[in-house]
Amino acid sequence: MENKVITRFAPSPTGRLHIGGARTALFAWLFAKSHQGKCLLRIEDTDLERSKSEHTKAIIDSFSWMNIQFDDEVIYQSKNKEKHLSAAKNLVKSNAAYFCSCTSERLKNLREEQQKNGLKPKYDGKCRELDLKEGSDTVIRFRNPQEGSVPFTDLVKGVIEISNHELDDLIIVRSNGTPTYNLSVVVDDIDMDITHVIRGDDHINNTPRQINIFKALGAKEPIYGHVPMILGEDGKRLSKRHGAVGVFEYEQLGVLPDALKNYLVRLGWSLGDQEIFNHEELVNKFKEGNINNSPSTFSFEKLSWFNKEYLSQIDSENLLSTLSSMETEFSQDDYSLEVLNLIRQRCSLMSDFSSESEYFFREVEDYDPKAVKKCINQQAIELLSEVLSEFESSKSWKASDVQEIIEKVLSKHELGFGKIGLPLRVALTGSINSPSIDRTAEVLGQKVVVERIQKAIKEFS
RNA sequence: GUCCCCUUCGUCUAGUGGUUAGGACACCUGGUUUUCAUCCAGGCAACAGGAGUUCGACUCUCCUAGGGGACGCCA
Repeated sequence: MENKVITRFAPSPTGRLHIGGARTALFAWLFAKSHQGKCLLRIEDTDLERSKSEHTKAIIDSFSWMNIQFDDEVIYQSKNKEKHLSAAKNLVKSNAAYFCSCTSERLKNLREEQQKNGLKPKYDGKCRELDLKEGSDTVIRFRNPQEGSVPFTDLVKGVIEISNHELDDLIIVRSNGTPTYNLSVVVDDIDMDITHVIRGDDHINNTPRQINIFKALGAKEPIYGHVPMILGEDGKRLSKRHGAVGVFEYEQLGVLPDALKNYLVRLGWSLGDQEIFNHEELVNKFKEGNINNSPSTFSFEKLSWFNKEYLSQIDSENLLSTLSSMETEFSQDDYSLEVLNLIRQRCSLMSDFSSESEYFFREVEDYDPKAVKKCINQQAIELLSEVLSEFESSKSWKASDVQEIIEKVLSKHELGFGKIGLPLRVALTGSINSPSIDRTAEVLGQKVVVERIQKAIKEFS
């Protein structure tokens, strides 16, 4: 009980759940689960300007879509404001923090001056020893140690040691009386008994500051694990201009939750040569694997491949039922099931089912010009007419019957299959890419096939 | 500018002093197939560069270069 692992994911609700955030959360969650621990969700909603409750909802929805359940109830950081403030007061009392009356204006000038001189912008400690009292526009600053360094052993990066000279006295309570991020995080992590902080490596620089606050508060700091960022295909940090970056967008595109999860986890984590890990395997084996310490590039191609793999594992009945619950032409009947079985190996995204099945549910309106140019000529039209009359009079309509008829006409003219197969495919589907023509014709049905050939002949004559 | 992190095929990665540097995606070739897709077989392709340490470096150390990140009264 004492040494139970507790991790947390702490997004700020300023937008939908981002792929990068989702992966960090996944790592934190899997880390906890593979150690039989807990993972908590803390919404960092203290930026009242940008935080929106609808975003909180969207974030939680994305996680439940991915089958990630956080433990206990969701914690809202804004509700802990009093705790943060009282921690700040204690710090002032113990002389680990002090009031500061420097204006934003002065700070801004100071920063510019330092930058100009090639220095790292830092607070110069003007009020550090002034022993000021609380005033109407004073802030509280943390009295960061000026000597020594802060070493910590990162779970993924190894030993990192940062000199206190690099750190300055950061503001922990604003002049309007609200606590700032670095204070809130520490107080909440203590409050929630967090044992391991798994977060993006853009937080590495905050870590030594936070460790100093932990110490000043008399608490033991958690173990940290900083996971590298995800980059876009151009090697820059993944952002909006790289296209789809939200979990919700992938859901819309028809990516399966397990596929997205598997892809995201493998992006930066590995266990030997294995690629496919189902949910249970991840939960059981995550801690045996290795988190990479360099940033990785997002690849839609590979995600697509994962999706295809997961798609192929779903049986047709289940697939049909999810498909018919989506905005597609599929419904829960035999015809849809046959269509599905005919086209499923041609699809890697759920959205592919619509485009691949179009001609099964709707009339062929447009013929692919390239296909027409390649396959339709006078001879093709004559052959189509011949096949048409055989089709019309056929008593039975199985794929084998269609096959037989085509071959009969073919052998009469001593021609190869393509002479009829291709034009027929164009007539029935509008293009030359489709499943085998006999099965396609069978599923389409005799009546539809006859009508489409008639229409095509009229169109091309 | 300062500090921090990172660097194996195009991409995701395995590798922890001695390997023909392995797998996956993508790509290419061949086979199966009435087209495409699927499937099967094969192929191309990498240790950023330079110094050390060592009998021996992809593996350890340092430097350089490149990439990413952080430097807010945002989180």
